[in-house]
Amino acid sequence: MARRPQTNPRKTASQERSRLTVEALLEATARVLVKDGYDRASTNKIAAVAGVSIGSLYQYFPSKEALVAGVIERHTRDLSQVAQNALAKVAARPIDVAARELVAAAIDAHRVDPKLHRALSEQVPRTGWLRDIGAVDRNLYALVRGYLEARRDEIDAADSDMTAFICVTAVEALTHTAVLYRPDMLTDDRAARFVDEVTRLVLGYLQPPSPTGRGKEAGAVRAERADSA
Amino acid sequence: MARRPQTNPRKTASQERSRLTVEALLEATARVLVKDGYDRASTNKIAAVAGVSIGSLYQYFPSKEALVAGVIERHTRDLSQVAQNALAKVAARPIDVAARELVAAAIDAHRVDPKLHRALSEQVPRTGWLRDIGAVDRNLYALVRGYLEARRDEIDAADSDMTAFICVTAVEALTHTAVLYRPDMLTDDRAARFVDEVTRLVLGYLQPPSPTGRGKEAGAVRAERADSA
Amino acid sequence: MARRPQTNPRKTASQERSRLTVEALLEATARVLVKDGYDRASTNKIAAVAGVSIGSLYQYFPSKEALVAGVIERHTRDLSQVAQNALAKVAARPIDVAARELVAAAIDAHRVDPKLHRALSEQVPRTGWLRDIGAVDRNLYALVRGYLEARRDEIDAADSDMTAFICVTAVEALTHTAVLYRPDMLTDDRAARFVDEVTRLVLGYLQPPSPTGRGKEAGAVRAERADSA
Amino acid sequence: MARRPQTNPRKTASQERSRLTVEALLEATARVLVKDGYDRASTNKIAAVAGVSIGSLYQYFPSKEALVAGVIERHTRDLSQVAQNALAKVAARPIDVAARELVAAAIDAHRVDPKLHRALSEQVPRTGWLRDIGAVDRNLYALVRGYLEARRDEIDAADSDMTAFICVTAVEALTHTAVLYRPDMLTDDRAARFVDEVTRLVLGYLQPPSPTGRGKEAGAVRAERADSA
DNA sequence: AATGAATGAGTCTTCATTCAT
DNA sequence: AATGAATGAAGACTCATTCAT
Repeated sequence: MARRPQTNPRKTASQERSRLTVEALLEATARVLVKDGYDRASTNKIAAVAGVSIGSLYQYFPSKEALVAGVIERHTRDLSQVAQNALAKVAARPIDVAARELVAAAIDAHRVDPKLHRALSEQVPRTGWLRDIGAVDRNLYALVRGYLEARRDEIDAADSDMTAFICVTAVEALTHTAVLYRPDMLTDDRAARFVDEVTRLVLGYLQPPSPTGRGKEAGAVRAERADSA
Repeated sequence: MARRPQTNPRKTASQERSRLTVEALLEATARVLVKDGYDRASTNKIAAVAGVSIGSLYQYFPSKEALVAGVIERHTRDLSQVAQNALAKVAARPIDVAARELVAAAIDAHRVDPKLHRALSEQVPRTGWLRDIGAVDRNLYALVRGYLEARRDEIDAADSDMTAFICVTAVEALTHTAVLYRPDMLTDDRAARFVDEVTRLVLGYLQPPSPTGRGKEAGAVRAERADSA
Repeated sequence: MARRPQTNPRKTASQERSRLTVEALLEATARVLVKDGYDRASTNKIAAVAGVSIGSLYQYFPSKEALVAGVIERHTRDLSQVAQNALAKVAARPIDVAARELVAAAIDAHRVDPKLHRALSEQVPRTGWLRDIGAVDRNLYALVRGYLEARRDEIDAADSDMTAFICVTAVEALTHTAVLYRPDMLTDDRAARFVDEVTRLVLGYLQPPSPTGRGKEAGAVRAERADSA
Repeated sequence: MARRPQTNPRKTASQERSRLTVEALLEATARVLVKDGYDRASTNKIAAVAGVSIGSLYQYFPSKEALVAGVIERHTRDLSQVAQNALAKVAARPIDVAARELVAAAIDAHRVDPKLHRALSEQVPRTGWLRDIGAVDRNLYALVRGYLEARRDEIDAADSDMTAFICVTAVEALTHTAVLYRPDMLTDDRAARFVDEVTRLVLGYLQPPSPTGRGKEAGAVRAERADSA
């Protein structure tokens, strides 16, 4: 056991070296993106910041877009993690508790690396490689939808797909916007209220007021609206 | 009448010509933006599409960003118009009616020029000149906030700023996302439900269930709605 | 008539400027090609030699290949000119005179700009844009073939296409090779002999020896060869 | 016998291995040259195709040019072989027979690996290491010249150097061009004629019509050819 | 002897912008 | 006021080659 020859380590060494290079490049990309924005983030600059030659950069990433895609993926994974953890933690709790927890988690998620998040969301064009962002959300939709369907008796979600879409999109947009553009909503004295309100938004939607007579409302209005166009 | 010198008409003519050139340039920018995306939209191409020399382009717009800013402004004005019209129309109506109208209006607004809207929202980096997008919303916040405060007795909006933020942001995000990325939410057979649900989201938030009966709900809406056409 | 406004001249001026730029670029390309070879001929270097900005270069030529194609075309036109002139001059002369004249012309043609010719033939890869070289020859084939067919009674050209191919290809190759690689064939004391010999090669082929009994030879040999494989 | 140290065998083994590596690299170079062309044939790609590391490649070949030179040499040797074989076979035969055989052999030679031949002749720049192509021909010149001088009485070759040059160059160019660019000259129904014509070209040149009768012409060829199979 | 990660000079090319006409 | 030729900084990317392991 003790005498294991160095063969393995050697191979590992080069693999490790590669991994480090990739890591350094992603990190540098994120940093440059934050500092200079997407347009001004040149591959040469990224390589320089990563302390890696431009050639090495292209050995691991075929294009600038691939580099950014890598950063997005990583960032996305981080965000997802926060959300998924929260979801897992409250999976068994009643909705009102769960909702509040999740709203708070959403805010936390958006605070993982707000500067990067901002750069990514404000500057990266959704083109080519980069079109397919939103993977996070798509993942969340599924999870939330599952959650909703599991509580079909408690929750009014005739069209669970749409319900999930509405909850996820609304909460995402609210926390995203608040964290990035309305820090005044999240000052110490207002943050709790913000969470309260958003939670209320969601719960008011998922748990409509009167247990009886529901369903007619919307239908009726819809019917009447039909001929108002 | 006869003696009016040509100065004025002539001047007017050239002013008119200028206006047309500006218009042609904005239109061309919009078209090129849609067709080629922000990055590939070169000023030379825009000038060519506008049927104007590159020199003239720079006579009217000092930079590419100014051009795009112009397009954004115009597009934003168009969207706002739709929203404001709707808001004006329902200013005096009860919230439930108003909410529904406004949600519908938000969808309409996002359908004004969806391709341009998409190009603008997906590709234009929020940098420099272009940072200041969201002017629409800021305007709407104010309007909606005013509306909410005007009905302080009906509506639970202790922090009307936050309440307006939540309503506007949520509706905006939902309609934006649905129109651009989830057309399946707006097919003929689901669109009405979508409006219902979003309306319910907003109303459930603005009209929290009073511990006792909640007067105006089902019947009222139905009744009042009757003459909205 | 006398008072024609300057409108035209001005326009011409800019057109003239363009033409000069193009000319300068082609000339520079040729020079750089000769001096550095195709591989080392960078567009930047060409632009510099032409005294033109790299941007202007790309305004007129979309790629390095286009530039080289332009040079080839020009060179080819020059060569063709020489050959065509010679051909025109001897169109009415008897074959033996004509042949000698044309062989001499072929040598002259290859001496138009031997260094460029060498660079072009030795270094330019026949790829992409540049595949279609040989336009000269194709043109010549047609001409020569026409000439042969016009003298069908004098000349043995059952398959005039093939006969033309053989004459043109052989003469082209011989003069090309001699000029570029065997200058010792064209020294003052040997040049005349070289022309004689090549002329004899062609004439011996076009005017087979015995007026009678021809035709059988080839056929007979061919027949016998058939079963030798 | 038993005590022979492993040094020798081992060395041999490794020598063998080296030879195989070299072989694999040359083969890979040829393949990549054919597939991607000279410019796009990168040493890394060649190494990959050869199943050898880039480091090893440079252990055997100091540069890309060396690699290509190796391929050229090999290809050239193959071609030469065909020509030399043919020449050897007909060394003792009369010219008319010999000529025909050699022309046929030239075509065969050009068909050894036409794709590689094409890539080599169309794309490889004659620069540096690669200038020295044509070694084949130089070899052939000597051989043919020897042949001619050996038959000085039969053949009119006052300047045997020039005569050899003309014959070799013409036949080479004709077969090369026909194989690569005029396959229509070599279809089943035209190939025999093509060989006939080229043979006639050469013979008409080497055996100028003697002022009086020209003995051996038609009949002789037929007769002597009979036993050439 | 092999490996393959790393290098970086150098290439082609684009495009916002200027300015002489 | 219009024109469009000219500009050139800057960027993405390739590839022959080296060298530590």
